[in-house]
Amino acid sequence: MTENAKRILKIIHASSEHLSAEQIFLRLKEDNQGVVLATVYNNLASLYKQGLVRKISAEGYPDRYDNIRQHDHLICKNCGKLSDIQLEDLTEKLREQTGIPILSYDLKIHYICEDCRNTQSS
Amino acid sequence: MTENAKRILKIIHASSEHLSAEQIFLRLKEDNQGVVLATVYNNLASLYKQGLVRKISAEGYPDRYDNIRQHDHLICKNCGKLSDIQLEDLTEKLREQTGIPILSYDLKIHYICEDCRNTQSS
DNA sequence: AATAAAATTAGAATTATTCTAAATCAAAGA
DNA sequence: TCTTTGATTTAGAATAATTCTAATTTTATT
Repeated sequence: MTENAKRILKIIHASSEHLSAEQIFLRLKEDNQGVVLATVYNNLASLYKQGLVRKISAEGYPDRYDNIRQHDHLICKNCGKLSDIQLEDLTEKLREQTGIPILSYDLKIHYICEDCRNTQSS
Repeated sequence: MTENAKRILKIIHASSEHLSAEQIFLRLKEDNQGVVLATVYNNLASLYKQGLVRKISAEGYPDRYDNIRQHDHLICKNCGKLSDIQLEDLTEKLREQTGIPILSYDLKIHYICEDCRNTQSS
């Protein structure tokens, strides 16, 4: 694992937000002026392939990266804000129910966040 | 609802696959030579905002469109193939568990499909 | 028919991401 | 230590998906 890969992983683990490649790039730059966005994409792709990071894709937003601990997500339909929510792990239940050798799953719950509920904008 | 919107909705309902904007565009063209891709995007955005279609985004693939009947998806980690699976509706359970006024949810199950399991390519 | 509003077109622009080729770096053996 | 080989990174072009803008067309309304 290269220096950059290690740092990127650390950035993802340290953040409670869900960072895009661009945001990770900006943070990585802070202690490695020279890096280039493509390097971040390269490393993220490799970390993802190794199963060391999780990728969250939501319509209308760039992919965001997250740690791999099993947890679910709340996503605001209005502003796109993504937050973590810890629900019971469904993997086994789903395996039984479907009979399919499931690797993992991704549960995204749509709602309208507090902020957007108050600021009745739409 | 305009002619185009109606047709697009019909195309989505008629298809058992999960079509991208591009694919919908190609089908719409069959009986409306003049249409342009932007029109398809416009209409899809409006149908989506009205809650008449569902949008499925998966990393590495263009957004795909689906009918809004509550159902879940299997997605092959290898080839990206998307298929429907009907599991119990969790909306109420999630509302109780979280106390959050949930609009809907999106459960995507990752696995390796038959084809990819046989053709041990990776 | 005249006006207003909405939808569509055409094509440029933007965003996110990937690719290519050259340059650099790192590890391993002579 | 020098050299080779392979992996990583850089720089920047290329691509893919989607959005935007402005002009035009269509549709509905007076």
